[in-house]
Amino acid sequence: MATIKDVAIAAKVSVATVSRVLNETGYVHEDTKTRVIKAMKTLNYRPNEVARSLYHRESRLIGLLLPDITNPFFPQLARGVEDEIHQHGFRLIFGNSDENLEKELDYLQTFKQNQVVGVISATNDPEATINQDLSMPIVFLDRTGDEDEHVPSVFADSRKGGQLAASEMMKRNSKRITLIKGPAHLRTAKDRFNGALDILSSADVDFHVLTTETFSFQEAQQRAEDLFSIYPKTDGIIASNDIVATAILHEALKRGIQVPSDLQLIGFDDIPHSEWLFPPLSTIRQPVYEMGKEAAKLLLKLIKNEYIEKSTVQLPVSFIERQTTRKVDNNE
Amino acid sequence: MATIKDVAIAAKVSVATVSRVLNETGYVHEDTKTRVIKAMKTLNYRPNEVARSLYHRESRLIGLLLPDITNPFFPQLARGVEDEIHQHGFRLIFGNSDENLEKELDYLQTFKQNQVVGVISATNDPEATINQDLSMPIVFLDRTGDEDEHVPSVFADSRKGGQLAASEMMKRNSKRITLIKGPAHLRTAKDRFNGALDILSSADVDFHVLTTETFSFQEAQQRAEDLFSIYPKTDGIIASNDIVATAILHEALKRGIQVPSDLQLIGFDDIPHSEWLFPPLSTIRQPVYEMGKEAAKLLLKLIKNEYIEKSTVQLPVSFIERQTTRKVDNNE
DNA sequence: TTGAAAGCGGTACCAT
DNA sequence: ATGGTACCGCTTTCAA
Repeated sequence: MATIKDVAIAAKVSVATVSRVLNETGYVHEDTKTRVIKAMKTLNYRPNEVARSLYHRESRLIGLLLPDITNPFFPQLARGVEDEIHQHGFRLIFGNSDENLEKELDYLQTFKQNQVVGVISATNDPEATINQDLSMPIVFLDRTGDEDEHVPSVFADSRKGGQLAASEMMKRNSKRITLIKGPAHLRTAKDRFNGALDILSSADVDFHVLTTETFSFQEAQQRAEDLFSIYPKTDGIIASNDIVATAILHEALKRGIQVPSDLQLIGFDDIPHSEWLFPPLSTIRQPVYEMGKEAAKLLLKLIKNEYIEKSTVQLPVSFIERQTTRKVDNNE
Repeated sequence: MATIKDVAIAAKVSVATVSRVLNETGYVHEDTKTRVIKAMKTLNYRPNEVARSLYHRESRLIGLLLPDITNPFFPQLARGVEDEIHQHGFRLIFGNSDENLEKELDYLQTFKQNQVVGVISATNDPEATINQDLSMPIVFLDRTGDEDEHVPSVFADSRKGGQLAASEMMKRNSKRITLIKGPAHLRTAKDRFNGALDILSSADVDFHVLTTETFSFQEAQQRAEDLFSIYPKTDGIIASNDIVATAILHEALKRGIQVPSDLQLIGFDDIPHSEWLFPPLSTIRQPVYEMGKEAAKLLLKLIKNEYIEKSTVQLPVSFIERQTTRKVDNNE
């Protein structure tokens, strides 16, 4: 690979001059500029990013830390981030943490050693991260800590989502509700749950709470089996996310339960496959791709030290009506 | 962040000595070694990877180029790659190319500017990539060019997969087959198709070929609608991948077609959600995660200049019998 | 308008 | 066994 020195020699100028035309800083005569540009072209010169990073003590890399890209929720998030930063000339260095604090810290460390300009992290434990004294901007994605921390973060309105799920369910007249509570350590899961509770506890329905420790299909399927044995009369299930909802739907169909006539089901997230199911899953949508983009935008502002109106951005959720819920009666 | 100089001062030695203990090269007295290590600890020193990269003209980063992480096929691939390289102290710089040659070349360029040690690429156009004179090892993943190129690559045995799909279908007595042909520009899609053709053309069945230009659910759904109108009697469909199969299943169920009794369906890939469907999808499995790992292993060998027995590794596919195919009659 | 040179944080060669 | 120093490729200050 040609270096700046090669260009300088070819153009018969000093490296300083080449650097000047490269960065369009300082004065440089039109003619020499032309010569330099020509030399760069013929040598197919590209500046070495590593050398630049070293000088600036900062690369054009952004660290992205996700629990597990294999979980269908995350690819869209990643894509949103990538699309946004790519436009601004940044690249992604990416890692899976498996929700393992040690791995997270290890990644944060190597991000730092690579002089990333900033990081976007979907971690359960923002505090631990913050206490690392990263000395670089970081924005938390999706899984955020307590509200009052005022740490830069973007997330969806989970509580509203939970409320929405429950009230849409109420509108459609299910009376014996099962509410699935997701993993206790996830803030978003708790919020969804509490949101649903807000509505259910003051509604005229029976309800039953069931907890899953993970968001895995296998566990959810297990729990679904139990559920239909223990509480066969349930006629409305609010799942903690779409994977869990999928497992429940799977089990219900297996048992010949009619969906949505005998059992209504609402998921959460709106991952891509939800609409591919049959019947397609009604769910609470999080604008995942947009969340990724917003996180990237926020980070970019932080990096450029721009004015930030609000460092926590909360995106709205919406009810996606598909076919695991009944049509609502417009005449009531 | 503390630098090597800080450590040197704290330990009252030269930077050369610190470098020696850091890299365990050359002689250094036990006592001074202890002092240096202590200084590193108290300063919480981590070597600057960027400076190292500059000196070595090589970073500890590996470039991963995928068409679109949002396509459910790729996250597992990415995970396989990441898990393997992470073990060896490498990190991933990651990009989506959208099967767009320009974006691909752009990424390759920036990978190079960041002095990655090697790249793993799932591209349709290995030739174009190769012609870039990357001057670094690259292994192609999944979507490879012609066999005889002998370019390092890992992929599954698509042709065998196609044959397997067709013969399993034959075993189960479907007689009016629809064979879906995937995007013409994808080598793997062609191979699957030809594999199925190998079997079908010499079997005692009618068959019908239908082409999709993409692997998108939307397009497949459209085509599925057409299919059931044009060829309502089809009783066995071999799809070009699981997404297409999902769309077909969706449409079949919508029309009240009994699966698998009236219509059997076999997908390709075995992406995670295939087993979440109801009925769960019978499919030809590609060991995707392993493919990612193998690609990483191959690249690592290339990087270390180790002896390579075979630079193209082909992984076996297998038939995953689930419930969109009938149980095969053991008494025949 | 241009060039020389110091410095970014490491590594490794050459002395001592 | 240890230290001095040139160098990796680039940017920027200072002087000319």
